[in-house]
Amino acid sequence: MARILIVEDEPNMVAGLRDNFEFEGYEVITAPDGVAGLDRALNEAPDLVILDVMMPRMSGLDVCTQLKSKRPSVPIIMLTARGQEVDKVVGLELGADDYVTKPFSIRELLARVKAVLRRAKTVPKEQERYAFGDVEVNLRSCQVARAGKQLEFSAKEFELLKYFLCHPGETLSRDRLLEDVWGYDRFPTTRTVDAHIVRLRQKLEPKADEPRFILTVHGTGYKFVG
Amino acid sequence: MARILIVEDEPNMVAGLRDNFEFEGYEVITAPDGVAGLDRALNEAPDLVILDVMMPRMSGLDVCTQLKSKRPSVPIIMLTARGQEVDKVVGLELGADDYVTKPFSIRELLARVKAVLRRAKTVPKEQERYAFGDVEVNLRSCQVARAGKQLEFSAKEFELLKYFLCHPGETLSRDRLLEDVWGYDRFPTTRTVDAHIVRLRQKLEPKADEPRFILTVHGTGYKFVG
DNA sequence: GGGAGTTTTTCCGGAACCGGAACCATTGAC
DNA sequence: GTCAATGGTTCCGGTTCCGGAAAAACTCCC
Repeated sequence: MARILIVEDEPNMVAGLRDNFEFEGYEVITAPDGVAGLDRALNEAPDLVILDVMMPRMSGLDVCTQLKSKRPSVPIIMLTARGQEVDKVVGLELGADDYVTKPFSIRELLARVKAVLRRAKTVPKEQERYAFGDVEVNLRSCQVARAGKQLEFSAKEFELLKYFLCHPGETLSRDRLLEDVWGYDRFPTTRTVDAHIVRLRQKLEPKADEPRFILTVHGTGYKFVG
Repeated sequence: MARILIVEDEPNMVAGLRDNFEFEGYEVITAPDGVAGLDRALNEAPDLVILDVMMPRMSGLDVCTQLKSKRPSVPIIMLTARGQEVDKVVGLELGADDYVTKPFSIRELLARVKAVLRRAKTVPKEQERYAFGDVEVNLRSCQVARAGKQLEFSAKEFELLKYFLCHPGETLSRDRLLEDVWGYDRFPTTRTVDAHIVRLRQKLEPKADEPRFILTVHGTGYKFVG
């Protein structure tokens, strides 16, 4: 069964969560603050991390950022106190996979853990480096170079490129890109995808008006060919 | 387009949802309570059901349970009032595909409906690949290759090919193809189907004038043989 | 609260595609 | 073999869809 790391400073909460998750058959490891949490997350390969936002030494948000930059594939669920609306949003943008607002029912948390683990499992293992044409991409360090020269990419642009790299040859509809790249809780409407495609092409294609890598599939969507 | 059943007791809400969904091109049917909703869901084959949790006569949760036991593949989106945390979880555990908390933006609901429908429509793993002659087809990624070389297909062409692949050996009339692939309800017969058949043959048949895979059934229609 | 950078939306010209008609080829009944 | 009906092919106009730029909205950071 899956191993879950709980990073939380309040002992009662930790004990309650441990009981419930172990009862459900999970293996539980814990850490009382952000620094220790990050350490265990990096060294003990948990399948999922539950992260309190408010903690001594290092906030959950910082842990989230650093963990995601080093282990992008580890799913994270954030715990936030009610009213910290801002934190929720920030958390998701920092790469958390879901968040739960205190006070929460343990059943809700269990359900979300289950859902996040299910989603994580279906994501194909991504490799770290890609290359096509004179472009090199490093997914871990989030760097893109063209003919040896570093390019600047915004977060969204990079996410989109990454999705293309991980699904080469597949025709991807705008709806699918919106759902998988933009995510579950945001709903841009119109030609947002196209606008980002334009910018990717301008940066990556030898001739932006004659794309070789990011191709249009008329009436359907786009497709990347390496 | 898809047919959506809205089960909701508040008339204003129903009217608003109907307007929006019809504007988006969906066919809408409605039911004012759980009992009627379950009945219509079972007898009128909706592609998706939107289900309010709180309703007279039979709660949305009960409808969900019973519907899923009889039609496991029908996607369900639950509408819950804010604060009904428990209901959310129960709903997901009962088999609902998604839930939306009132008050919600219509854009969010539309986006989730679209996403759920898209996921429901994706072909199962074991049926995503087909091969005949030297042609290979991947329904999921919309790829067609002949002798290892990728071919370009327009959206309609691919839809038509897909329909043939899913009905091998069956003789398909033009009317049926028009209705199922094009979505027409059109009585004046056109030669539209023929024109597309021509293009499929040009791309897929070894000798376009001597078809081996997409055969003409004189006086009736066409038939695909793998 | 202001400013820079990013993301989303709007708009329009141009390209691709589709539907339908026209015309030629083939089939099958007699 | 003839002829009527059906199917194959080509072409064009209308429509939809996409690319690109630029403006508007939103964030983030100071």
